[in-house]
Amino acid sequence: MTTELSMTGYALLGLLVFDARTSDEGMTGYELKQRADLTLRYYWVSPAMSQIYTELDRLHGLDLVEAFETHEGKRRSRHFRVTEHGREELHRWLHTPAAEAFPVLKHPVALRLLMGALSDPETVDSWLADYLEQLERHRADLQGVRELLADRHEVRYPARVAEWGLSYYDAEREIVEKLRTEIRSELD
Amino acid sequence: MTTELSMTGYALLGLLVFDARTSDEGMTGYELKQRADLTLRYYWVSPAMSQIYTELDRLHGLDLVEAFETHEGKRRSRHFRVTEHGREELHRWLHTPAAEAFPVLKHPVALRLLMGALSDPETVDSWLADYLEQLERHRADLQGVRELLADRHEVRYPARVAEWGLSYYDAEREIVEKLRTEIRSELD
DNA sequence: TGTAGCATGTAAGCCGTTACATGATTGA
DNA sequence: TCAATCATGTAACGGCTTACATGCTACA
Repeated sequence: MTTELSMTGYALLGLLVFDARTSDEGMTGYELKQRADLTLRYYWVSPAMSQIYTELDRLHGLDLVEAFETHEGKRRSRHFRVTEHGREELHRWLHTPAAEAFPVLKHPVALRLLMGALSDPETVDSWLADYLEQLERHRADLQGVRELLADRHEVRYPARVAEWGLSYYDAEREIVEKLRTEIRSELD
Repeated sequence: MTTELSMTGYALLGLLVFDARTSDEGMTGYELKQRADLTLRYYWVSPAMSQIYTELDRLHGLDLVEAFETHEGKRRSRHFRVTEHGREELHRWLHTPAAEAFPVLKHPVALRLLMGALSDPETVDSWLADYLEQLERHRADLQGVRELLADRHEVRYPARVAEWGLSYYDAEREIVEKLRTEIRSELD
């Protein structure tokens, strides 16, 4: 019997394995959320807090993580650490050929552009301009993450993924700028 | 009162508006699915049949589309056509500044790559190789769609979105090939 | 004659979000 | 003292998928 987890489950398990290399205290759900905001967010999703706690409970039920409660003062927190079984399960998953692993893109801007003819060039151009602004912000955030990782060998894979993301943002900027020029030329 | 629809709702409405420019018979749910497979799939999702029928019922309930049943022989089918109210609603939506319109990317390959250190370079390379293959297939499909649209003025927006998609696939191929070279260099 | 494609739907269930609810600690 | 941050959870619900169920029609 192979316990199939959700992608998000494996993602969290991965964060915990990663954490275990620099600390043995484990991580709280809260900390996992912060970590997810720095990494997962760009290539997957950053799950809601409630989702993280739910998922951690599931992982715990499957003995893929162990939990221990700590009390500093009156504040209670649960720290999670990946178990040997959890490590094995993650490895198993990583070595299982990923059936249908193609990315899903939900691109509201492209969706709107599809219906551009129902609007006017000025409006369409403003969608693209707004998108470019957001793109810059996201790019800058990710650039920050990239710099945080520096060229430390232990984090070379996260660094590569960050670079992947940056190159994606760059490609988006380029094509969107091209589209803007084209659409603005319709204004005459 | 502004009836907020789901994105998929607006997407289907858009397909129906588009259809109305070349035909006035409307479209069946089945046909909408096929159309979605040709367009929406690349920038949004292609909803399951059941989802399409559900969504059509909702749109009908809101008087955004009208339905009429036809019988050819013993086969029953429901054809849907956008109503004036539906058109207005779509226009309203298109001219509403899209709060948080940033794309969501669910990229299983990037997610795995993040954990590349838990595997070995050969395996990681094989993930990327598989991904490249799938990428080529998707690109070819989308290229087919692009050619179908030719340079007919009425479909210039869909054509632009198709080109956007193609450039995205190209950027993916480029970065993934770069990553492969880098990872294979670890094999020595 | 049988299979692929046309055509429509219901039911169960997963994954994830938002809203709600609670409370401790740190620091301005 | 008040806001921000740390910290954990429950409830309701939306969107979407898969599995299931049904039946017609064209054509090889």
